Amino acid sequence: MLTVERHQRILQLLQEAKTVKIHELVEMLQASESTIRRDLSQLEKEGKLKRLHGGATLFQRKREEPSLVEKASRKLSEKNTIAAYAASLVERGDCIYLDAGTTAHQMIAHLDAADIIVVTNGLNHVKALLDKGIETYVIGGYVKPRTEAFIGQGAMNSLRHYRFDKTFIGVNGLHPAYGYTTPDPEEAAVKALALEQGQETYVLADHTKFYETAFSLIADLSTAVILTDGEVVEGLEDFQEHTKVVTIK
Amino acid sequence: MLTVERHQRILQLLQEAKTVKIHELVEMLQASESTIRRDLSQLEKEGKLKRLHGGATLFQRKREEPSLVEKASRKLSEKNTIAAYAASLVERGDCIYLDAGTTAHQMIAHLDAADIIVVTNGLNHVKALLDKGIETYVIGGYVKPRTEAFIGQGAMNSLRHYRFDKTFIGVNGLHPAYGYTTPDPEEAAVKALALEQGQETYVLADHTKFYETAFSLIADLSTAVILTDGEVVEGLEDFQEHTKVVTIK
DNA sequence: TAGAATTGAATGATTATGATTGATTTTGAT
DNA sequence: ATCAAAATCAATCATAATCATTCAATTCTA
Repeated sequence: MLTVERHQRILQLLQEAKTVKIHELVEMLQASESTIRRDLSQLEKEGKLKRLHGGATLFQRKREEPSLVEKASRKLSEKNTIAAYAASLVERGDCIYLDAGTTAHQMIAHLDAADIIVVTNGLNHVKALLDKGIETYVIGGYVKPRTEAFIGQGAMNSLRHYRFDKTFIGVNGLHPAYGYTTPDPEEAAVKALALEQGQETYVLADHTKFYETAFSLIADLSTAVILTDGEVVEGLEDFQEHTKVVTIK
Repeated sequence: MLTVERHQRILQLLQEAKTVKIHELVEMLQASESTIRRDLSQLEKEGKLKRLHGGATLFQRKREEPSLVEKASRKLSEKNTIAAYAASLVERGDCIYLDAGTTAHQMIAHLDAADIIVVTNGLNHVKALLDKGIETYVIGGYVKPRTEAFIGQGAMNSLRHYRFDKTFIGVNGLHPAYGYTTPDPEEAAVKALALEQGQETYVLADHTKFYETAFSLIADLSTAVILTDGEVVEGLEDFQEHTKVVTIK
C-alpha cells in the first residue's frame, strides 16, 4: 500500500471514531508497527492529528480553557461550520435521524430547537444528546467495534419502524456519476435506508470528499441535499445538475 | 482503553451524576483502583474535577456533603461474587442476554468464555464488552435518561428478533407471592420479554432484595433461577418452593 | 544497475498499569 | 469526646505495554 494511501486511511478512520489505537491500525492497514508509528509522527508533524500513548486522536486546537475572547471568536467561527448550519435546519417538533460519525456528532452542540426527537445509530452520540436534554432513540443491531455504530440486519429492521422529518448523514465520497459512497457495505445499507425514511435528506460533506469514491454505494446524488463548506470546488456544477448544493461560508 | 478515553468517560460520568465513587469507576471502566486514582489526581491537577474522599465531584460544585462513602462496600463485593458465578455459567459459543444495570455489568469482567455473543439493553455495558473483544448486539429503543437503558416499543420489537441460550437480569425485589418486581413498568416489560426469549434464565439478586417488592411485576418466581449470595435469608424455603435458588458463598 | 526511499525487526528507554504496603481518614459505637 | 474497625489514600514496586532509535533488507526510481 502506498504511503499517502495509508495516511489517508488513517485520517479517515479518525474521522469515524476520533481515536484509533496503534494495534487497530496495524491490523487494518496490514503494516508493521514501525511503519504505523512513522505515519503517525509524520501526520502529527503536519498538524493533522495528535499522538497519544497507544494511539492517536483528531487534532483539535488547545481545548484548554479558552479565554473569553477566544471563546467568542470560536463561537463565531463555529456558526459557519457545516454542522452548525445543518443543526439550524432542525425546527421545533422535528424528528430527525442523525448518522454515526464525528461530522454528525458536531451537530449535537448546535441542536437548540425545542421538542425535537433524535434517532441515531451512533452509540457515542447518545450521552451528548441526553446532556442536551434531547429525547433520544437508538436503532439496535450489531455494534461495529471501532466506531461503535449500529449496523446489520437488526439495525435495518429497527430503522424501518421510523420516519424522519429530516435525515442527516455523512459520507466518504460523492461523485456525479457514482453518487454517495462509503467503505463499509453494511454502513452504506443503513445510510441508504435512513435516507429513504427521511422527508428532507441532507448529506454533510466538506470539500475534500468531492469526486472521491469509496467501495460501497449509498445512493444517487439526487436523493439528498448536499451541505458543504466554502472552499472552491472545481466542477461544482456537475453536482448541482443532480441535486441542490448548499455552500456554507 | 486509551488513557484519554478513560479520562473522557470519567468526566462524562461526572457530568451525569455530579459525583462518582472510585469503586463505581473501577467497575464501569474495567480498570484497577490504582489507575483510577492516578486518573483522578491528574484530572484534578488539570482543574477538571475535584477529588474527595471516596470519589470525585465536578469542580464548580458548591460546598456540599463532602462524604460519599457508602455503607454498601460489603454489598458490592457480594454482588461481585454473584456476578462472577453467573458469568461462569456462560459457555463457549453461547448467546446471552445481559440486562442493563450494575449487577449485570459486573458480569462482564468475568465473561471469559470464547466465541460468545452478548445482546444487551444497557448502553454502558457496550464499551466494556467491546474492550473484552466480545461480539455485541444492542436492542434499540427509547433511551431512558437516568439509567441509560433502552426501553419502549422499539426495544421490545428488537428483542423479539433474538433468542438466547441464557438470560441474565437484575431485579429490585423478589417475593414468593408477588414474583420479581422493578419500579419502572417499561423496564419490567423488557425484562419479562428477555426472560421469555431465553432458554435458561437467571435472576441476579443479593439477599437484600428478598421479600422486597417494587411497583411493576416482571414475572413469577418460577420463570427464572435465582442467584444470590451466602447471607442467610429467613424463609428461603418459600422461594425454593417456586424455583431453584443457587446460593453462592 | 546504483542510489534513494521505505519498510520491518530488534534494542533499550520510557510510560502505563496493577498489586502491595503502611499511613490517613471516616464511621459507628461507646 | 474517644476509640476501634473499616475504608480510603499515597507511595512504592514489579510487570507489561508502548515508544524512539537504529540497522539491515527490501522496494522504488532514476
